[in-house]
Amino acid sequence: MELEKEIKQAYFKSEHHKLAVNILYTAGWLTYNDSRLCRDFGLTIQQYNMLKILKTQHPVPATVNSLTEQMPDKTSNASRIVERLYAKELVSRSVSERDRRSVDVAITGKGLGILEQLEPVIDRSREELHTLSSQEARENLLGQR
Amino acid sequence: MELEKEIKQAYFKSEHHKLAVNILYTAGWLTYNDSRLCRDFGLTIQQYNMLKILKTQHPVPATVNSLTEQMPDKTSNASRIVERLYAKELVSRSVSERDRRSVDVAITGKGLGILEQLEPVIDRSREELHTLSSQEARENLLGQR
DNA sequence: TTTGGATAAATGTATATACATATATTGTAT
DNA sequence: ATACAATATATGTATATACATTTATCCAAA
Repeated sequence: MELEKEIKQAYFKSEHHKLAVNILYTAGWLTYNDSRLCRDFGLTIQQYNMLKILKTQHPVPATVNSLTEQMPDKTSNASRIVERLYAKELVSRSVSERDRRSVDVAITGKGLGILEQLEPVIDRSREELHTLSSQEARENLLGQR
Repeated sequence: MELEKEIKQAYFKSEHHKLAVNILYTAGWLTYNDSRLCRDFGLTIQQYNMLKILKTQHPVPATVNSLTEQMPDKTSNASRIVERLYAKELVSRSVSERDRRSVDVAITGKGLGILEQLEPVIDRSREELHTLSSQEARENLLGQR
């Protein structure tokens, strides 16, 4: 991988500093890649993440609160993401019977259909991201050598 | 490090998949941390990054274009970030003499003053982020073991 | 039972990303 | 010299983050 060459910084104040720059750079690359793949299906990464959570527990609905807890980024605003998925008919939304403050959210057939196409694409891209062997992937950070 | 425990995913489809999740998680943690530190000085991470670039070449001004190229995230909208830094009087902004399409941006004394306080805080946090030795930092990804 | 605190979700604001488009200026080819 | 492509920046839109606040509902203590 030529990732490290791309990082403009010529020297690093410490190994920890170098590691941080490397992680942030690699994560940015992964995120950019994922967002392009999601985009082909009219989704954002966060919408994709939420759909995956809902698929895991399908057909049991999740509350907005539980979605917030399970989202990779805890501070993401789940209710607005639900709103957008609902607009695309990828999730259903209804006030909970047992607690009328809560909203039950479930993935729809349409949502499952999109995941069925998109998930393999994302997974495949994970493998194609670099040419490290599995062993190297486990032990090393991209470009960190 | 107990980072890996925090990752909700129980199993991973491959080592590459696990690596990707780990990098994204760690980067999220770093970003969150940095943003809190910047916030204490009324800055965002992107504003901090731009100020650092401007400091490097101070007192030579940078065009918005060159800032875009040097920013860690290339697609960030440099002119709007310049605008906000300008509003806080941390940079100066003037149409370039030699090319009236370009805008020369330079860090002000006030901007340098903030960096003088903030940079050591960020750098120190890099070291405190985890308890890996420098050797481990070079060879391993946080929580990846 | 009523009151008050806790909780769930929604909403508001500032900033940022990602991308498309607009505007002004420069340079180049005819 | 003029027209047109290229360039530099700015602006517009949808979505997201980060955080504060609001609203509705639930629960528990007086």
